[in-house]
Amino acid sequence: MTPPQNSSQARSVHVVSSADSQESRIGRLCVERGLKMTGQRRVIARVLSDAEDHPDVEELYRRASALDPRISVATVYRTVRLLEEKGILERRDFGGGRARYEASEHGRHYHLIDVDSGKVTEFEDEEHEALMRRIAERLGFELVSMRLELFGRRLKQADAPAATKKAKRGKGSAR
Amino acid sequence: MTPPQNSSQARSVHVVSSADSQESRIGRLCVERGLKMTGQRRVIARVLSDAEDHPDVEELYRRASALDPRISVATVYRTVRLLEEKGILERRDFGGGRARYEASEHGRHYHLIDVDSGKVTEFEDEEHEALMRRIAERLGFELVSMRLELFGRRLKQADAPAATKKAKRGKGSAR
DNA sequence: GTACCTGCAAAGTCTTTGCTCATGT
DNA sequence: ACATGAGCAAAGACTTTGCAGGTAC
Repeated sequence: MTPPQNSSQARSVHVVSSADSQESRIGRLCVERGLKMTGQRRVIARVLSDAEDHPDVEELYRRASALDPRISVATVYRTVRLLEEKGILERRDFGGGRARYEASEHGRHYHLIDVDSGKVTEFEDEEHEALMRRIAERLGFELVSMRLELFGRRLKQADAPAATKKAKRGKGSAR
Repeated sequence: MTPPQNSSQARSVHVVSSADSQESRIGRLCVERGLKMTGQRRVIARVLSDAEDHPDVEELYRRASALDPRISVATVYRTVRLLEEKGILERRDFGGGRARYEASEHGRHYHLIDVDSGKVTEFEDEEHEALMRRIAERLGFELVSMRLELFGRRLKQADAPAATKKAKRGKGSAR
C-alpha cells in the first residue's frame, strides 16, 4: 500500500498548505498516518528519506544530530520503532547485533552482504517469492513474510555489469 | 535432526574404548576435535544431541541444569560459542533477540517459523542454493553462505500432503 | 488545552569477561 | 603438573522505559 508515486503530488487533494512542502518523502508518509510531526521526527524522517543504505540506530542518530543536535538517541529508537509499526520502515538484521533500517518498498528486494567489506547489494527476484510461497503451502502454511540474505565474496573476474554497490531499484540482476 | 540410522553404531570404526560410549553424538564430535570433556560439556553435548528443536541458551541451560545442576549459564554460553567455532553447532536467529542453536548438518535445510506459535518447521530445497549461487554470481559475488527463513501462518484447510518432495520431519510436538 | 513527545538517565536483555578455584589429560 | 574450564558476578552492547517538562494540533 501507499505507492509513493501518486501520493506525492497528485495526492495533494488535501488542504496541503506550505507545511507539507518541508516534509521529506517519509515525512509525508508520517503526516498521512496522522503522526505528530515534531522537529525531531522531521529530521529523522529526512535522514531516512535521504538514506541510500541501511543505517543502524547509531548511524541515524549521528546523521540526525548533524542536522539538528537537539535529538537524543532515545528518540531515534522510539521513532524507528514507531515508523516500523506504521509500516513505513522495515527493520533488518544483517548480523552484527544491531538492527538496521530502510524505507518500506513496494517491490520486494533482497540483500547480499559482502563478507569482507560489509557492503550491501540489493537485488530482486520475482520468482523467488512465488517459489517460497509454494513451499510454505506445501507445508501447510500461508506465507506471511520471509527473510533472505546472501553472504558473498567479490569475484575477481567481474562479469557483473558494474554492479558497483547498491543497485537500488536498479534490479541489480542482468541475467 | 540427524538421521540416527547409520552414524550411531556403524561409525565405531575408531579405537572406541569404553570411555567413548558415554558420549552423546555431539560429545563424540567434541572428542574428535580434541576438546576437553568436562562434566558440564558432556551434559551440554547430550542436551544438544537430544534436542529435536532449536533451543536458545536459556533453554539449553534449563535442560542441562535438569541433568546436572552444577552448570552455570556462562558455561552454556561459552560452550555453544566454542562448538559453533568448531563447526559442530550452528547459531540461528529466528527473531526475538536470542540466538538459537542446532547441530550442524550435512544436508542444508531451511526453517519456516509459525508466526503464531513460534514453532519451527524444517524443509529442504535442493534447487534453492543453486539458484542463489547463480544470483550471487550474476552480481559479481561468490556465494559464501546464506540465510533463509520463512514466516507463515497455518492454513485452515489442512493439506500439507506430507511427503510432497521435501518435507523433512516436522519437529516433534506440533501443537 | 490536552494528548502526545522528548531528553535524560536508569533499567532491561542477552551475552561476554575477569578472576580465582577446580579439573581433565 | 599444567593448561584449560567453570562459577560468579560485574561489565558490555543494544534497546526500552519512567518521569518531568515541552510541543503539535
